[in-house]
Amino acid sequence: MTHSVLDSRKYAVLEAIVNCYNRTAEPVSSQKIVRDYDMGLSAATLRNTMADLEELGYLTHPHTSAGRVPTEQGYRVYVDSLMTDQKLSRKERQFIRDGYAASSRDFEEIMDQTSKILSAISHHIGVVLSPELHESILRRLELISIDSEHILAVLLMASGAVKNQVVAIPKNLSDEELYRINRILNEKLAGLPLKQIRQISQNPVKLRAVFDQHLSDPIVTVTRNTFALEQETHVYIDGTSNFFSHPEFGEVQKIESLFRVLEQKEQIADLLSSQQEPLGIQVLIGSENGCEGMEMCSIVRSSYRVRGNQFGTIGVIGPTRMAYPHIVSIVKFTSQTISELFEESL
Amino acid sequence: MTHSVLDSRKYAVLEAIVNCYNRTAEPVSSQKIVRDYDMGLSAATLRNTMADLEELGYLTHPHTSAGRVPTEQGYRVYVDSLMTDQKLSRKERQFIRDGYAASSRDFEEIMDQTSKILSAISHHIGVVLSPELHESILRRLELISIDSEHILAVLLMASGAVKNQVVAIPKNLSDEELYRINRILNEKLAGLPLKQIRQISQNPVKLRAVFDQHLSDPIVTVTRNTFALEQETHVYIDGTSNFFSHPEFGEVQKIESLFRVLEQKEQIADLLSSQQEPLGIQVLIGSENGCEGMEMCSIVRSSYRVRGNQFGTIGVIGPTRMAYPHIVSIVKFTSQTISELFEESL
DNA sequence: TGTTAGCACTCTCAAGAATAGAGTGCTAAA
DNA sequence: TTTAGCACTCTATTCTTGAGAGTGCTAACA
Repeated sequence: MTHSVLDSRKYAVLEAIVNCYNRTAEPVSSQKIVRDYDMGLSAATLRNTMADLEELGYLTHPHTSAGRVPTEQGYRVYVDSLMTDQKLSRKERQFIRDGYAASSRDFEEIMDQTSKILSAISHHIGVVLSPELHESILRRLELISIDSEHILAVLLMASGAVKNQVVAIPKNLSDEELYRINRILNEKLAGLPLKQIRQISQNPVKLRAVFDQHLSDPIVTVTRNTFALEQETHVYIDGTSNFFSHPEFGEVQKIESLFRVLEQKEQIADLLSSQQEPLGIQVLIGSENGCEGMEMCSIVRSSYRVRGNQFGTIGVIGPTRMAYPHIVSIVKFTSQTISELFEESL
Repeated sequence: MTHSVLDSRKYAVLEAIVNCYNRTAEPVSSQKIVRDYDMGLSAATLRNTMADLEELGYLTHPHTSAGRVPTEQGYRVYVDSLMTDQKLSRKERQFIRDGYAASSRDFEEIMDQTSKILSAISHHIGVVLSPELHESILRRLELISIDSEHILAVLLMASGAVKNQVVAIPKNLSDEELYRINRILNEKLAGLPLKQIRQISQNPVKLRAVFDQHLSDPIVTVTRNTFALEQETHVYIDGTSNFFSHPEFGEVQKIESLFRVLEQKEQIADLLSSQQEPLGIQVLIGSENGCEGMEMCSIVRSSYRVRGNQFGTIGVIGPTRMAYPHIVSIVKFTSQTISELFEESL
């Protein structure tokens, strides 16, 4: 633990500076701390401590005669050891619950609504990743005839998610035959994760094992084409324009690089899901996210659980200078709420 | 026709200025025109003509000693009477077709892909509105049981669009009963527009007329709940970050107001669809769009046709200073392509 | 030994002044 | 009717200056 180098005064000063900087977005001077925080120390002493903290890498100087600003390392210490849990106000909790009360039971709508709630309450960007389709468990499958060569396959997942897929079928498959195939597929495949179904569909041995005497050419074709799904996670983003209100994004180029990244949904998906452990809340500070163009942003993320023991991810993306305790509470409470929502119904 | 005030020289000068301004994004001086365009006139003469055009309202001055810039009215004349049709290059047409070749037959994916194609080839914002759900004709309906109190209704439209809807049902509806209801609903309602179905579902007299001796309480409930759809148009947007490359959006506030609008999908939907006549291409210049925060933007839009004689809208949103002939060709060709795509298959 | 007052020093930021350059409008001549 | 010439205006850039903020250091103090 490198932090043990810090005595309690250094901790206190670092905390004060982070707090103050988060409020004002201005470098914090020794004077400012004397005025705003009652630490019983003079400005000169604070300057000494600040110089020490700078040497340790927790603060920087924009220039000689400016106050101090926390570094990413400084924020890391703050987030890991200094900040205290902050409860959401009754109003805020109500706001989140009301947000869900308004939305229907539709899976996509819940996802979308979640991103809106997150951004509205955090004043940052709200992001939601749906659970990996591959990990989803198939609850039920319905095949609907479109024309002589295509059907619409409706995959209803245990999570409540629905995936529509247009599928090519052998010509001249009768309605009765299609109905029969539908019934058999449900019988044999419902309850399995899509990933496994896909493996089965591509392996003749497994196909025979699963379908046994029901196996037929049409069944093989339909199964293959239906479950040839690409790995897929939907990304719901809201509140991007909130970034305009932060003074650190006063120049166009800074905000440009960010927005270019945000338009790459796959990249955002990777960003949110990489190294996410189930049910933990996690804070990525500044360049820790490893994403070019987002060095000035921090991410607070958490997984949520849907039925079928599957996990998706929600998160808030904001400037490095964000109110971590508050945002952490928001993300935590929202992920709980959404998990419960999926637990109780749907 | 107010344009008849303009003699051919004025037309030529206006056109030259619009062209030049579109290239450089700088106010155009009389000198510049002498150098770049061979008009056989001196700078002084051009200055006189430019002064006339300014008095007529087609040009402005940012300040005394700056060149001229076209006004919205000037652009209007240019778009209506001056610009000539410009064919897309073979490469560009190929690019658009290839874009669709890659995407699947999935309705939503085609919509999404269209917005991507539009933005990629225009270097502006590509927008696609799906056809109004209310106008859509129901091709087929499938009811899938979720739990004892809910079913998933899958509405397959004639256009190929699919709408999933979680529907509350009376408790203890047996699978056989549900299947029977499903069959009857298809029999009686397939082929009708959703709007009409909704009217039927809310009117006891019509309900009786349609269902006749099949009418039952569960049928009424399921029909009502299934078709209690809200008016709904999906909006697909891509290429928003293209706006950063335009010099006229060098300051944050200008781009901010634009992005705040773009996040309001409903507003974009209204914007694109208001006063759109079927199959015509239309150019809205600057404040003509009547949308606060988008005064600096022009819109080129066109409707496209899907099966069932329904219309959606595609469009490109860019700065007022855009290459109108080129963008018009892009929108025109893309709307044709997408209409054909829906015609031939799906 | 840790803390503090005082002071010189550095750097930024805003305002003002000076200058160059671009482009116009007007006038008078062709 | 067109054009050359010229005075005038406005912008954009550069430089200077001064005020202000905040630090680091030193020396005194508890």
